[in-house]
Amino acid sequence: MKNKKDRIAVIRDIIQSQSISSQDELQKELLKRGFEVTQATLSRDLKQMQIAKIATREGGYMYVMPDVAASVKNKVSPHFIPPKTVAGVVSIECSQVLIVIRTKPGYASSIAYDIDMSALPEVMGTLAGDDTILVIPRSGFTPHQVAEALCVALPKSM
Amino acid sequence: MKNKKDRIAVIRDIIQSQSISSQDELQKELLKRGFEVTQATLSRDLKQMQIAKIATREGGYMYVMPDVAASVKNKVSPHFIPPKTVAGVVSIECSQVLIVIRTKPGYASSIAYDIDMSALPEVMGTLAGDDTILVIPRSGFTPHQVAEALCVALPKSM
DNA sequence: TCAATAATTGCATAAATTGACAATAAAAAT
DNA sequence: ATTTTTATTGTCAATTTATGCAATTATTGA
Repeated sequence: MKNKKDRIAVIRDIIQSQSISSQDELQKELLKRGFEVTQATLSRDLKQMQIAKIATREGGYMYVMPDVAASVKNKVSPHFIPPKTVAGVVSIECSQVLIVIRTKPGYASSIAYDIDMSALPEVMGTLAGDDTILVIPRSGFTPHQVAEALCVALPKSM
Repeated sequence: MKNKKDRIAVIRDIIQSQSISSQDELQKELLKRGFEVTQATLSRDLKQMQIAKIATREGGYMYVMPDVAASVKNKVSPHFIPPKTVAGVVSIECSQVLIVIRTKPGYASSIAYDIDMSALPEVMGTLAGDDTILVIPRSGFTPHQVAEALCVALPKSM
């Protein structure tokens, strides 16, 4: 028996350092490092390690460590200006608790709708006035993370 | 086309309130609640919502929200499930600070009115959009306490 | 040491998930 | 209103993942 402990550690390294999208892919990476195991064993390893498969924003999937699954691993400055390509959005700003999006007059509710439909895990809900949207982060996410997610998601919805 | 937005909200509720181990199982739960979709659609929904499948301590698997994937230890969910008996209410969810109630389109302001009229000591105020209500807890009450109070109070107001 | 027990793994296959494609529904444009 | 475009969904095939079982390897205890 090779050594399961070592393999587990290497799997953790691989998962954390690169984007692995399937167990077959992980198997190949392990082979490069001298670990020869079947997909079935990896299924069991991943289960034991509580590693999860999650969708990426790029449209694929990747395995993540459970403590990493939360973070979309982004850093944003306190005040964040969205790409100009998002029609109607004037600015995005976040406080300690909430995010406020300023829009052109009349745009708020339609943009809020787009945000709702994109079903971001970071967003618990939105409230729109005429030119202002209040975005409430889901617990576990900071306003910064939410703002970042919005900046990525919004252009796609247009 | 039945409302995808509602389905997304309900999926989140189901995932957070009970242990779902496969998409087929989720499909059955949705059917109970009146949503008739195929498993393939759920695969797409879960992908969009970035919901992950992770091993449980009990030896099985369950789906988790990305922010919950972090704290597998925490058996207690910060979220709350509304009684299905309240017409117009799709879901209730609370963050560290606030409560968001999701309603059918157009129902938000009338339900918010009911909440205001019930004059709960737990509720400082409400803000309603078209299908979303923001509830602000009075100081001294946790969002979870407020959510519980709402679940009791709402059915009475009808 | 040596038998008994437990853990690990591969193989084969079942189960679950994803993707390609077509059909339909909604939205936007004319 | 009609056409065009986009989004959503179902069907079914392909891919991916999980598991029962047997074989093998390690571990325990006398």
